[in-house]
Amino acid sequence: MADLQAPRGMSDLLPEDEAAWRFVRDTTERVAGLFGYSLIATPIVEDVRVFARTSGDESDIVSKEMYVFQDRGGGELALRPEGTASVCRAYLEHGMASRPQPVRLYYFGPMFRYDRPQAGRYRQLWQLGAECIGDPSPAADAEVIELQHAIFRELGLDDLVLRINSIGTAETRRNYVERLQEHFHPHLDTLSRDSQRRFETNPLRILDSKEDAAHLAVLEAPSILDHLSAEDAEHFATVRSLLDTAGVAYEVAPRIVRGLDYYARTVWEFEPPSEDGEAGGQSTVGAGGRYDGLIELLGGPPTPGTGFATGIERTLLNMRERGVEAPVAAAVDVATIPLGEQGPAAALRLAQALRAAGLAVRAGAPGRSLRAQLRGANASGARYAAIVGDDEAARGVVQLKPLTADGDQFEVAVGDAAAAVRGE
RNA sequence: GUGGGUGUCGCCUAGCGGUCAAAGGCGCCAGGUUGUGGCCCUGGAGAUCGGGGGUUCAAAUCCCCUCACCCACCCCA
Repeated sequence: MADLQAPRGMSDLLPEDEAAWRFVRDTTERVAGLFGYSLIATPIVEDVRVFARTSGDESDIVSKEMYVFQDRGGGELALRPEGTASVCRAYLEHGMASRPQPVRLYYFGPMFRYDRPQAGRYRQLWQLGAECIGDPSPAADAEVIELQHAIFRELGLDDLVLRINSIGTAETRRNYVERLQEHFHPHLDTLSRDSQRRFETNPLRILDSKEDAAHLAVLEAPSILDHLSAEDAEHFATVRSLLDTAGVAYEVAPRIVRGLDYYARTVWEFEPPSEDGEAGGQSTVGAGGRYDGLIELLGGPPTPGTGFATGIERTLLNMRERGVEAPVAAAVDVATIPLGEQGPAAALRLAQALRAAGLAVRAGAPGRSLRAQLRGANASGARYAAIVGDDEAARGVVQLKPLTADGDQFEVAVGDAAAAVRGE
């Protein structure tokens, strides 16, 4: 065991993982493009206030999960714990309100949360996400949900369960929380310790408590859906009907709440079908919601927005469980095998010429035996070995040996090598 | 932050107080007559048994501490 390791809860992305990651990234780009979304990349660090003001000082993310540090200029920076606040900051900073609305953006990158690592939970986690900013209509919610759903589908995860809810606006939520507290107050001493704590900090959380899931008071708790304003209810109904039209299946789940304060109205989650999931309690693969007040919290004008984030490690985990195969990366076309005194220089020039012709070339290691180099070339999966020794160098030719297909080794002039490899 | 499990070469594993100055498989390196791969054969390198302390005549094997990883809670993607 090396004495230096990757930081706790963070891991290396190795060459053998590359195919699956590339599949997820390419699929995200492709599908987001089909929906008219453009890539945005923000810094992985931000002024702490970007998150403190938007997620809520009381939220777990801000109060205990953020990596915060002073930079040399004395400013307080934070490693981004999530993507939405940063994207909204960029929207404001670059005056995107003066572009055609809504502005549709997607992103792909690492987030950081100082949490205790666990199955499907890491301190550096990767997320892909999309934001649709500037459209208050239910159509925008339905669109981002459909986008998230389409990405999952294209990745072979068409059995994830979509659960949606409306948590109303801040005012309706405040009223509902009071109603909830009234409801739970008489049962306080029979609820779990965690729920007693939640009663003070975030009563909504009692509803999706694991410990108290079977508690009568939880089962009989008033539903937030009965406390929505007329506008909230209509918004939610329209979102549902649009999803029906789009053929996106969902369950209405009045219990789901989201961890961040800025959500309003529509919220949703994608989960694996098996309730007591494989990834333990960390089963949510993706989630999202509407955040109409967020940009105001950042100091901008009232601006509606809605979006989602998908956990890439959890997506990969689910793909692996379902045996989804990512397309394998193409192996190199040619492995050069330099021999003797003049071979290495000739092989170098050959590699340049082949690459200029668009062929992928793996350079051989001069000094190793022909046998050793052929073994290496074979293991690399290269289609051809290109043997260049003193004799070939002197005559301006190369021996091409098919490695993956049947056929005998043959000699071609260096200038004809690319065409020969292409099978012309 | 709380609880439980695990920690032997790059990977997987054997060993569970003395014959272990640690064994095997995979992988890696080199050979198997002069410049020819995949299979096979032979050889080689590579581990102070996570780290520290203790018990003992003797510890990879027992005890304590610590670190890391895994799992669960909290919370979240």
